[in-house]
Amino acid sequence: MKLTSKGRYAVMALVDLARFNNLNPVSLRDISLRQGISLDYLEQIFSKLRKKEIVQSVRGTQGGYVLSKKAKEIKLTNILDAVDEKVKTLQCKKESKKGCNGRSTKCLTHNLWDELENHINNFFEKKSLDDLVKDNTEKRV
Amino acid sequence: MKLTSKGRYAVMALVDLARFNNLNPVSLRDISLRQGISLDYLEQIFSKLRKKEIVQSVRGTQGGYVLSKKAKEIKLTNILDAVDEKVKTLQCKKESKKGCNGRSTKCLTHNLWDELENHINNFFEKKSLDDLVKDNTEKRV
DNA sequence: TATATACTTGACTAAATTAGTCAGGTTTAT
DNA sequence: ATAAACCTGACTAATTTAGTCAAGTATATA
Ligand code: FES
Ligand code: FES
Repeated sequence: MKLTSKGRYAVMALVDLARFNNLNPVSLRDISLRQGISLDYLEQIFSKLRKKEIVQSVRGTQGGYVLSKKAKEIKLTNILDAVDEKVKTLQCKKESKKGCNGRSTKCLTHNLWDELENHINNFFEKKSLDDLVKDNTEKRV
Repeated sequence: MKLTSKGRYAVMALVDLARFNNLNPVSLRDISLRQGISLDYLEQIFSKLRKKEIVQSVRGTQGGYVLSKKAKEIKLTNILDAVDEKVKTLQCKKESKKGCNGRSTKCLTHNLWDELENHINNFFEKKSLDDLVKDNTEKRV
């Protein structure tokens, strides 16, 4: 059970972006340098974030990205969803009435993993980008 | 973020085993047939469970496996740990004072992922094998 | 208007991980 | 003796991850 670097980087980059957001667009190059993430990889990630309307792009010199909404309105769920970092604890399709391996009934652990999935998603629903920015600025005071 | 089938099968197999445990040793062949898990794969899994003293083996004809402790005393944590299904949300080494990619400070998301890891592990600490067996027998009443 | 900065897109790939299989044992009840 | 069942280690195909690479387009500014 591990987090992939795509999800990790997406959040990291957005926290970085959110801290500088009110001034000017933030270029991926800056984020790349500050956070030590490959520029090419960041481009892939931001392309997805843009499609899900979490960020907006500003092209040309002095361009970059800005948040599409207020940091308080962007939940961790939204970010992870945008980059396809899904929580998948069930083996079966949740909606289907069939079990794990195409069997006719749900397996002995189905309910357990379903509960776990909810438990994790609750965590992601509660955390906003704003919370994360604050977590990191408080320490500097 | 997904669960591997090794972890999934380990729990599934142990719930199956626990249900028949009081009578005789349960053979992997039976578990394999009932749960639809490859016998060879089960053997790998039970070898690990045995090394961590979650099950005991009984060799020879009519042999099989029995639980080493009471189902109430076996937590999900113990099972997942035994088969190396670890929760890993942090990129850095938790103990180290260095950050993600060997940097000198912890990254912007370190605390977040640390919190998440605890959140998930709490879930695993609370659930015992006994809970899972009961979840599945209640329904039959 | 030339140029440098920065976003945009899509294809490609090396490395790691997963989810098993396979072959050859050993032990023991009947 | 034999069959059931555990035991061990090596091997592999498929998938996923974590990027790289190449070839653009848009725009501020000197
Ligand atoms: S996880 Fe849904 S049936 Fe097994
Ligand atoms: S996760 Fe620990 S420093 Fe980034």
